[in-house]
Amino acid sequence: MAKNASRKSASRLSIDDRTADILNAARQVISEKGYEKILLADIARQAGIVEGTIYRYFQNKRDLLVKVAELWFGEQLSADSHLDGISGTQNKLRHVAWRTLSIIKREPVLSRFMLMELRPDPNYRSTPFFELNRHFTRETLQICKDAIATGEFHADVSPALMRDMLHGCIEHRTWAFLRGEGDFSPDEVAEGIATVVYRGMLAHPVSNQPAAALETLVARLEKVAERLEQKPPQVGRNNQLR
Amino acid sequence: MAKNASRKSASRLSIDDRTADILNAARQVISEKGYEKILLADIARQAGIVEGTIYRYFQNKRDLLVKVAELWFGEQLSADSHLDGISGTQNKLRHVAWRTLSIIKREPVLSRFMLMELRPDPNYRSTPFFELNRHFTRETLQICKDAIATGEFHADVSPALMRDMLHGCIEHRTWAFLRGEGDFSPDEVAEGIATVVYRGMLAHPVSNQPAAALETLVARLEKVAERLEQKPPQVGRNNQLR
DNA sequence: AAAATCAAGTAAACTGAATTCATTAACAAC
DNA sequence: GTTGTTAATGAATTCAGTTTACTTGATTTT
Repeated sequence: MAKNASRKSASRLSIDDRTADILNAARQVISEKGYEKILLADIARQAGIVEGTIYRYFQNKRDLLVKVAELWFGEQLSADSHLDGISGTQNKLRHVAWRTLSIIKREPVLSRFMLMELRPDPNYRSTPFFELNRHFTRETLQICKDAIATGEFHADVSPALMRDMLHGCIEHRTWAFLRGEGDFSPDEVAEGIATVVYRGMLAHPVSNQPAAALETLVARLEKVAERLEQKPPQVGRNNQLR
Repeated sequence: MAKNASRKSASRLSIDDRTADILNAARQVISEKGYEKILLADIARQAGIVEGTIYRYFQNKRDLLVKVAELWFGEQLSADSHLDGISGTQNKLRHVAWRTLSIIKREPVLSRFMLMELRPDPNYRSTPFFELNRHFTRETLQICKDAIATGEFHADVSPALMRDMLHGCIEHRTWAFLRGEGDFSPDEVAEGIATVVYRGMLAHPVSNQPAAALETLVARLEKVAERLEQKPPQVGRNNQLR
């Protein structure tokens, strides 16, 4: 009601510019405050506007934060996201795991934000993280189904379970990492996951021990044969194989 | 200041009784409202007291909720919690997975509450879920280490990773379940997890189909046998291979 | 048994954050 | 310039959780 000669107004921007400003401000606040409380007041200040203005551009706080995550995560999906160039079941599994793990390693703040702030939300299903997860998850499922189709994998374990193992492991590892309980190397973890899952799913695992045992056995046999050839008859009790 | 002839007061109870009242009320509210917003006002009403009174018995809302979870989860840890009676690595793994999965299946509200409300909290580390998780996790780690020590498991994959796979898979499965994306059977899932992890970790997997390497060896053996057959017999019974 | 003490319980105030909305000011078109 | 439109404001509202000062009944002391 007062006349407010002193009232300052931010310059008028296009919808897109202002939207971008707010998104950037939000992202910056998230980066700085980590997974601590994110205040609209902080975001508004950072964007050089007032809290109420945010509601012109976003339905509510959650809507804004979801959009931030969407954008941010989108940037992380680089060219190495698709599997097209990769052959071999184990290689594919490794790549899928590695891809997610590297994003997490590269952008811990984003990951923490999505996992801890966005995910526990009641209507999490409309979250970018959710969609992305579904996509990755479908991809992994397909790898497994393909391998079963060719007979490479056992059909006695459900593909969905294998997928849950792979992605569940990644997620579990991520929580620990985000909680500050130890670092991890995307390469190593991806290698480990792919190895165990692959071996565990194989229809006809290669056993190197029985082979090794046989190897010795054969060698011994061959020696016996040689001896037999050298000294014709004369076989005594010494020739016992064991 | 007013005389308050009309002021109603809850009957005075012992500390323990009142505490129990509040805990029960909280638990009931959680059960009813599911993972929706849990209001202190609701809990107070349910307990027949006023919001402020809660702060006489609990430091704050989170403290109360954590205690509820502690109590509730404690009830679920039945006798089958320990592994003592179980032998065999795969059986142990299956049991560990099954135990958690059954609790989740039996108490979805509690699980959802712990996973979605308590876990994403900044100071989650003081949560009963956290401690419990650590305990289960250590147990699984030990199973793996033992199996490596006896030579049953490969040493080329870290035990911690195997543990993460097992528990991560359970957790991933749980999230899906709690989100209403399909039911699951503790028996089946536990069996699947144990199978894949066990097979995947085995140092000397059992091959049910002769590997190519074996075939060559067999061929060599046959040659030896042939040579032996060529050389006049003479060989005594001692030369039996077994 | 009266007085003093104590602690359970209450009601209201406080706090801090999201959200709403009537008002104002900047810009564009005429 | 006048006017219409709409971005931006900031004060008001709402809604939880939390704190506070007060009331009151029970218990202990004398």
